[in-house]
Amino acid sequence: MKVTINDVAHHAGVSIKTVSRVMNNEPSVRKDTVDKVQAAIAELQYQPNAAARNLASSRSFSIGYIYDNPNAYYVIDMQRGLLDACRKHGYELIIHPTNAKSPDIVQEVLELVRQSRLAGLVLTPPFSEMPHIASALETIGVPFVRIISGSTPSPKLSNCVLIDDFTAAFKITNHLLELGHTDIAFLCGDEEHSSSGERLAGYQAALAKRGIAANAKFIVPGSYSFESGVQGAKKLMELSKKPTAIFACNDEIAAGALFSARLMHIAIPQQLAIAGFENSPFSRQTWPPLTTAHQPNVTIAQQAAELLFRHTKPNASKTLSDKQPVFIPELLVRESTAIN
Amino acid sequence: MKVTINDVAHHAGVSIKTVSRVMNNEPSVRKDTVDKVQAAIAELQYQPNAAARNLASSRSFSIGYIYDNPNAYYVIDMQRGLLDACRKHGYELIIHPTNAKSPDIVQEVLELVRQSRLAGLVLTPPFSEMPHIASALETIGVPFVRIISGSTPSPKLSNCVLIDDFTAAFKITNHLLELGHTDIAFLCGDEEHSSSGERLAGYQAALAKRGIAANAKFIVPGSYSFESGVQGAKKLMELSKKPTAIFACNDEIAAGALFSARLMHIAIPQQLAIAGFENSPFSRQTWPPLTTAHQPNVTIAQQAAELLFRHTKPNASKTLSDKQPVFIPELLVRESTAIN
DNA sequence: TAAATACCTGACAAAGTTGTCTAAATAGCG
DNA sequence: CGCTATTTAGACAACTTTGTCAGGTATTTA
Repeated sequence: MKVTINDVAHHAGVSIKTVSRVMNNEPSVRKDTVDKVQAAIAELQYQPNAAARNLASSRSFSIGYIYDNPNAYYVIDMQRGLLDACRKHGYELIIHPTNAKSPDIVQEVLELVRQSRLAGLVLTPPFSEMPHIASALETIGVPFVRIISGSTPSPKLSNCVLIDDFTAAFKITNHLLELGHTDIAFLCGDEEHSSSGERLAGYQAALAKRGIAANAKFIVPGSYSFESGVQGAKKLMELSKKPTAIFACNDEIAAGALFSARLMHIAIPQQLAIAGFENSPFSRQTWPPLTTAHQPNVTIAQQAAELLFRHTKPNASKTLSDKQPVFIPELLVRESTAIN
Repeated sequence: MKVTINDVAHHAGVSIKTVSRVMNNEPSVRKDTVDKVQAAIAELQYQPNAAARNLASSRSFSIGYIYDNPNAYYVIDMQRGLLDACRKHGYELIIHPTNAKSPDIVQEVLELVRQSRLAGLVLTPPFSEMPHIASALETIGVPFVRIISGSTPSPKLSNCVLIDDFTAAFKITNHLLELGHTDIAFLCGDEEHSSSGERLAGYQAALAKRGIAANAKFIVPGSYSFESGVQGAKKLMELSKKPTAIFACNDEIAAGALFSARLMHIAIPQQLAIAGFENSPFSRQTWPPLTTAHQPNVTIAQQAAELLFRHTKPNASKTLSDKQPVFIPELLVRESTAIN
């Protein structure tokens, strides 16, 4: 029933320690010995005992994913990608939803690392953008990977997966401009998420390139929530000079704006074009469906985990290029911005 | 830095084993000894080493949650509830999204249990309704808790948390009847989910009680997806005799029906009332917001985990009543079924 | 007060793996 | 062919906790 390393060693005609060496990709094992051992492992369907491994080596085989994101679709996609990578490498994923605004969040994270003896962490916004969390993790020497907004890899961001929100936002704004809109408003996400700032910058850059003067009233602060979209659109449509298009910082805000427009009996897209960001499932389920930018979250998460494992596994092959992945979300045009 | 059981024992002036006994709620420890040990544990902030515990006791401190549900909000809520309970009891949660229709799903589940050495499992539909999974788990002796549709506790369902879909569906249908509707259609969810059948039965019972003859064309088979709602509503509105109200098996289907109605330029709720089920966040974000039944998923998940821990922990206090929890989702009236 | 009983505690081995250190095998070189 | 240098393999302790069982300490009863 239960196959131990002993059985494998016996079966392969080597010592326990040699099997252990093979398991951990340690050097100094002859090629044919490795083959012999791997054959035995396969034949006996040996599963190493994680607890014993943890105990003896005092390293663990789980990574943590800390998040505070009201967007369930985003979280599920991230989990999916992380789990894919974990399964591939024989790790386990410890999920930890929590409140980023909690005053002792750093303490909580350190506690989690200690308690669950994590080999590493994956951080998404807002955690990936909190310098005190990064420095605390560096202090205790736990590897971590951050998923953040950015377009240019740099040594300082060596443990980051970058998402080029700027370029994607530029493209969306450009799409609206090409439809003939010039009065384009922007509904911001949470200020503490740099993605919101990056997207705003992309929007502004696109306008500037066309020589359109910025209208401060068209930039509405808010948060990544449906409710924020509802309020933001309401505010915009009460202006004496109304925008003809709204670019919302994510799909949820866009859906809120859409909702708000319905309340005010504004026809979409005839009277007002609305674009979102993220391509979350409900961007397809609003009426009309939302133009948005597709963010491949599952793939992003996979890459993040792979990057983490490179730091985590001492003997992993370093052949994979260490260059930072940069993802540029793609424009997806749907009916909410059709030509009017 | 690292506090071991040894330090605690020393600090409390007892043997290592006694500390262990206290940790595990074992009997035969005098009250004041317990207090002494607990004081020492608290003072030193001792964190037991999970790996060593697993190894020595060959039991583990993680439970698994297996799911295959496209509804991200549902999954996130379940995770939240399970995690709450896990944190409280010092367990870890291993999430395992997978494909319920995979031919060797039983094998996969058993593999997961073995690999991650799970102390127990929580199953939601469709897994909770697959008899071969339950029997496989019983065979290998792993405790598990199922969240299923049902209204009457019974010894056979001793490890179940019940959700009374029948009664909730009855209430929703009744609400539509009270608004004056008599031509009420029903959009089914997946056939293999018993919740769909229960909700259908509740709908039928409510109609029958009013003496309204069932119209077979008003019952549309489908699945728990937005797309299914789109198709189902289309089919219904193409009938020569159209319904004036639609009760969809969940919010996602209802949102699809709403979408479909928009396509066909049908005013909601004036020409057609639509009700959903579940109170997922987007039932508030459609236009108009959906009448639905609120299912307290976080609480349900917590209870499920608590039930599981009662089977998992050998020395836990059995004082808690062992009666099965039954949840009846509550009617939530919103604009999609306002009086016309 | 002594004996019997119940209750409580501790010494030691055990769990399955890895780290360390030493011994053996092999290769290279003269 | 023999010696050294280097690579490879194995013996044994270590990691931290729990299970077993023997022994010790209260408590009760005669």
